[in-house]
Amino acid sequence: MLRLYDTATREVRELAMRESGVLSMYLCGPTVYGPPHLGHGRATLVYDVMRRYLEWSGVRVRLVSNITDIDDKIIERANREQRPWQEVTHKCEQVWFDAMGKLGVERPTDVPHATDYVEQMVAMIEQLVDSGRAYVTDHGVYLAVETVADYGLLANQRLSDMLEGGGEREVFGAEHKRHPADFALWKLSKPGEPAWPSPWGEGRPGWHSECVVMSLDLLGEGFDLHCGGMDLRFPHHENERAQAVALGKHFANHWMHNGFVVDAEGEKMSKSLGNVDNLLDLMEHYDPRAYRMLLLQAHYRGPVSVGQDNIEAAAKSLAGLDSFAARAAAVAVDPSAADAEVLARFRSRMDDDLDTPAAMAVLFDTVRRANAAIDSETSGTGQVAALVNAVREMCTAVGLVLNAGDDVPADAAAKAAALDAARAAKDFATADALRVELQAAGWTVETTKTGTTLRR
RNA sequence: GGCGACGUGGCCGAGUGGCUUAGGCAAGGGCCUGCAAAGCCCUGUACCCGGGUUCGAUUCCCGGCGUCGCCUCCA
Repeated sequence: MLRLYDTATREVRELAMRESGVLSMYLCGPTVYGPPHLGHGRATLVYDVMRRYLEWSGVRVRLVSNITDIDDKIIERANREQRPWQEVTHKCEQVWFDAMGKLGVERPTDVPHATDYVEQMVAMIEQLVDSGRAYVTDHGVYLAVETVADYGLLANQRLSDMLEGGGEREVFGAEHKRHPADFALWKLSKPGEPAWPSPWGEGRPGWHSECVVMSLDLLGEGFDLHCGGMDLRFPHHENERAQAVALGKHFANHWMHNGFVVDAEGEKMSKSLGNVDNLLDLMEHYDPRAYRMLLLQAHYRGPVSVGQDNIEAAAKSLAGLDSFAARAAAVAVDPSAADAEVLARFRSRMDDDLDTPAAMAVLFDTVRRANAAIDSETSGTGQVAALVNAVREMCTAVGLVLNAGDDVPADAAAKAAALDAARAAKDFATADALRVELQAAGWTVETTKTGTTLRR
């Protein structure tokens, strides 16, 4: 059983499932106003690994991840570029899922859009106003945070402490709010801005109201897991939770937050720093699998620096796995033959708060043993098949797709055959020439006793 | 000012009260190979500083120093 760190209780505890064998999880999705950055890639990969691992373990995962398609930044961009905001959101969403596809991130089971839920949000806000938990001003509707008993649970701070420092930070809308920490549930719109009707006037919902409504609508009260990046812990998740509590509803049972992508100096890489190589750039320059590999070799809660050295090291380790996949291609695929001891070790690492670096150590160790077994040709014992299939299982479990180098076009295959023929005839000059030619065409050429194999 | 995370060998990065030489990348030596590649075997450099607890601490406690994050844009 998977044990996971829970931000709310600050301990590693079992990830309980409301319905046995089915995990309901909610991941805060992107606000679609620009290209995805490295941090988006990390978050989605972390949860993709977890999802695949659970599914591999026999758990059915229902993953709901929204698209925030109403937001001040979307409006800003639309105005700046003088085009309809819907055009911005549609385009960005398309780019988003295209990038996710390249990363090998499975599409969520549900992708609710904030704009499809405005009526329900209005209904929820009405309830909060009626029950005295929220109040109306001439700028919008705010939640009265002081009415929520344990506000600050996820931030692990008391309201009074949060306010104390804050330093010279500007408190948005301070002049309209009863308490500086109160947050907007509904923002009245200015002329020309996207607007929906409400009892308080035309406007749009606040960010924090979107996710509560959508998660509760699709997953219901007391769903299993709510996740997202560390920075969503406060205020976003805190405020989502505050609304649910104010409504008297059970919200998420477990909270999970992933660490940041940082630069070489250890500083958070986010769009506000303006130093981002975005995710699209990264995937243009490197095998997208290398990013997954890199993240697998770090713990999800810690910071990860993403730089040329790192990503290249990850790509090289991946090359070793590909080469293994190629030489093991002849071994029949048979999950039931996978080495049980290896898989048990792998599981115990993964179940321990998703210790993927340790799990990868098991993977690499198994690859080494399998290579050694293939070298010594003791395949008659079933050892090779057991280890090879264990490797395949582990790769499946974390979403690593190995490149065994099939689909070699006919002309390249012919050259490889000619190379083998030349070697057999001890015409090494010709063989070397062919090898150079193939390498120049971008192939990784491996000449073995059993013949030449080609991989991209 | 409040809350929190972290400081491990050339680099990345887990982990543990006394043998995990974790693992990956890089480096050196060897085997294999016509030569390579791939693979296998072997090798080295670690746990920020100062106290304390302990038979023993990189691992626990206290104090420093340093880096980073959050405290209503943010994965």
